[in-house]
Amino acid sequence: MKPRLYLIDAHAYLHRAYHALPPLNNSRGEPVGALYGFARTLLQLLRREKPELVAVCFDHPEPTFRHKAFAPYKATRKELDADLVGQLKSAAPLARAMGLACVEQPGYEADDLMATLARRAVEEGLEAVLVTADKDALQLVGPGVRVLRDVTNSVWMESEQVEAKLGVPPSLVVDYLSLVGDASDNVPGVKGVGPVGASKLLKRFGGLDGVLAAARRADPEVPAKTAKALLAAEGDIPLYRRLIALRADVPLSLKPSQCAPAKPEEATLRPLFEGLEFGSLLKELLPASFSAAPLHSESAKTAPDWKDVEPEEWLRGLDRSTPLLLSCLRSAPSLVDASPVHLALALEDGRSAVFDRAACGRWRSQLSALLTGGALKSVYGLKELLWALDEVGLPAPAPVFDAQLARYCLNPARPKAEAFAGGDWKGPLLSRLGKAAGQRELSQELKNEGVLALYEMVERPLVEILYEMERLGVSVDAAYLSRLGAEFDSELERLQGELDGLAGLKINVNSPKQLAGLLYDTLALPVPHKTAKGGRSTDEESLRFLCGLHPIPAKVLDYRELSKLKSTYIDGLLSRLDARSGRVHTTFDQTGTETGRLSSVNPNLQNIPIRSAAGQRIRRAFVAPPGCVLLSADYSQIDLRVLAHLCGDPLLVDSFKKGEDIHTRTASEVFKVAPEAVDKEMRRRAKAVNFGIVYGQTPFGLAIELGISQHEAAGIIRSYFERYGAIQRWAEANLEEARRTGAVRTFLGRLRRLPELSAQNTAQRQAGERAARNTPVQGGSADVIKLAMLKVRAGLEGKRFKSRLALQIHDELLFETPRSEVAAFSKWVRATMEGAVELSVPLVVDVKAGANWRDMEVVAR
DNA sequence: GATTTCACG
DNA sequence: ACGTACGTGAAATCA
Repeated sequence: MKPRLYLIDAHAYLHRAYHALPPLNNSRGEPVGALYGFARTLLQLLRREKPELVAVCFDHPEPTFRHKAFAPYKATRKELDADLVGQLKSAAPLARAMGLACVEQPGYEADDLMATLARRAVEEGLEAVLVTADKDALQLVGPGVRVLRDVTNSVWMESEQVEAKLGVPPSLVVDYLSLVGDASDNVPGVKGVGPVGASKLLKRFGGLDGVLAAARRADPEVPAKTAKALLAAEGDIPLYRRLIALRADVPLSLKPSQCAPAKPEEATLRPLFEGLEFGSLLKELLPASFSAAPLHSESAKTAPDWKDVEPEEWLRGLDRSTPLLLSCLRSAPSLVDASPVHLALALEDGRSAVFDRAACGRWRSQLSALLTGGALKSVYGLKELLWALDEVGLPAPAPVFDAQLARYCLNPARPKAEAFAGGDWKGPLLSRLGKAAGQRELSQELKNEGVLALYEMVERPLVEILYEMERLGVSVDAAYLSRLGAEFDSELERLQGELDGLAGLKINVNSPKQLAGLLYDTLALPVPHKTAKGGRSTDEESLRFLCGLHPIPAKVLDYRELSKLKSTYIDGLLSRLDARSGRVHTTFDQTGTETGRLSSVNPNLQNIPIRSAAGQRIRRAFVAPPGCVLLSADYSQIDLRVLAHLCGDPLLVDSFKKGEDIHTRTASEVFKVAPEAVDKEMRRRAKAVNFGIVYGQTPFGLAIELGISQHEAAGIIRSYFERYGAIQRWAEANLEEARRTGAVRTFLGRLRRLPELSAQNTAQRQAGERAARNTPVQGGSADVIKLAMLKVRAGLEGKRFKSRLALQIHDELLFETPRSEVAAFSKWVRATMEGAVELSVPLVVDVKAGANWRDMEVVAR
């Protein structure tokens, strides 16, 4: 891996901080907001990117060659506020105190220094990263040079992204901006030529010189008006190009190798930061926190020593404005029984009180006032608390900090299970109370790790939506399901009898061990493959292989299918049915996956059968209540669309923009035939490749999936990447980034740490590499649908819709919709979901509705 | 409690 | 030489 030189446009970040943040002064009244934002950005960059080399580039106050060449250059910029000017002077000393190399040069702008250093970096075999949101910098993108447009959200620009954004490759960016102009620098450009026209002409004629030549000879592809404007501006164009082109030849003495960040010296750092009153930043900067940054909040923080107080006394001694800790204990969510409920409340000093159901009733008005009063309530697992509070008739708390969600955002890996002391309810109750503590530290850490917005704007507001969904549940036709169960049972008995007859002895087909004994010992069939633990597998794939050799395996497959459906779905669902309402209520686990997806438990309503005919009969049991339909809105090809957005692959992006059948297009590209010539088999193979691509598929895996040779599979994969090269380049860059930072992120900044990328064990490490590839895609899709849920929920009331969100199944939302509003609601929900977020490819949502979850018909567009 | 299998996206 | 497509949850068997 090549070391990277990060080049930072200091003034851009100072300006941004100054204008984006509310005016911030220290206690002596000196403005420090821009410096604070600037320091934060630097710190975030150091933490997130862990750069080997950094240079912070500054504009020099003297006029540059550009001002001399063109008087109006930057003339439209407002005079800088005195408050900002004062801070600019301190920026370089501040960056230096943080251990970073700073550079400026009279007569040049920061951009030119960045161009120069980037060129040198590449010459020395390094990579350069331009940290700036300025369009000018895009001209420098190329081999070894990338732009990091947004540190917080990890927005990277390579050639594909430049082309996607401006419509021209980096080599034409100077020409493009010369034509279009740059308002912020007051470069006028050619009047009457806009972004679309500019990119079209430049690509057609290979560059601005070509375009001008075409205009001169009145080429029919240049509209007459445009040609006239071009010729009128022809004399000025060389000037515009000089203004926009960055100079990569600034005489600088700084070498990339001199840019390694130094460990900040406490002696310099402390007085400077204390003067600015950046206490929190100082703490983060001091050496210890620079190392691999383990999550101190994970391990440290022993639970406070609780001082248990009687409810009455506790309530009496309360200051109503101080933050509270809150926890609950309650058996599994159920609308049936009045399970025991205990609430624990505490102050941060450890004074705590426990309220049982009776005490909750007795102190209802005091507790209600506390819950809805302005003080912050910290909890560990808000959704469960909402259930408990509702059960004892107390209102939902606000404002709430959920430490469980915060921790999940910081590290979605499953926390190690911990044993509770003692078997009673008090241990867990107080243990959770302890986990709710540390709001300040967790908030700071959310900010440091760039996941504060994810927490505040996505995960935290989602809690109430999931709670509503759990409460609503979905209606299940129990009588139908029971009949189906009886039918499956008699069929299972019949199959069991046939198997006994064929085998000549009785075995328990549900026992893989007994079945393996029958197949591989008694019948002496060959063993198709082994289980993970080295045993002889009897899984579906093995049985399919054995079908040609003996009649038993096929019967076992039939038996297995029905047995699975009966036990997991028919019996499983019936046992979880709320007898009074006839509905089942799942629990959504918002912290249960490492990718950002939800999971669904007790029962799992995210894996209701659909693929087999027998499975569809199960799905038929999910019904709409009278007067309603079930309405399903699902994203089409969400994973591939997210991938297209991430890698910007021109072919993939093009297919989605044109609304093509993606698998047919892929088949046409990979097998090099016209789309009309793609047959079923080609499309099937292309579909498998498209699926596999997101997972880091190997020729081995594809060969098995398609039942072809590994050699053939390797050929298909090679051909795929020849056509879709940007995907491969993205995957490589993504992996490199993952190795460097030990983590991957989705486009919303969702984080997944992948320590296994540095595992010694090859298999473990490779599994980590596939997870690194898959997570930005799967997690990105999870981001999309979560955003959609927020927008849909927010819109339901304002639009007066009575539809209710019941389930989320990763790329699908299932609603209960009154028949009267099906047409209007489906139209609205489609638009809302398709507009959940703007990616570089369109999102497409299909809407279906029907009386049950099986018999659904497309709702017309 | 580990193992195997299989339901879904 | 080794393993070999991502992410989940539930049920049954067996030690």
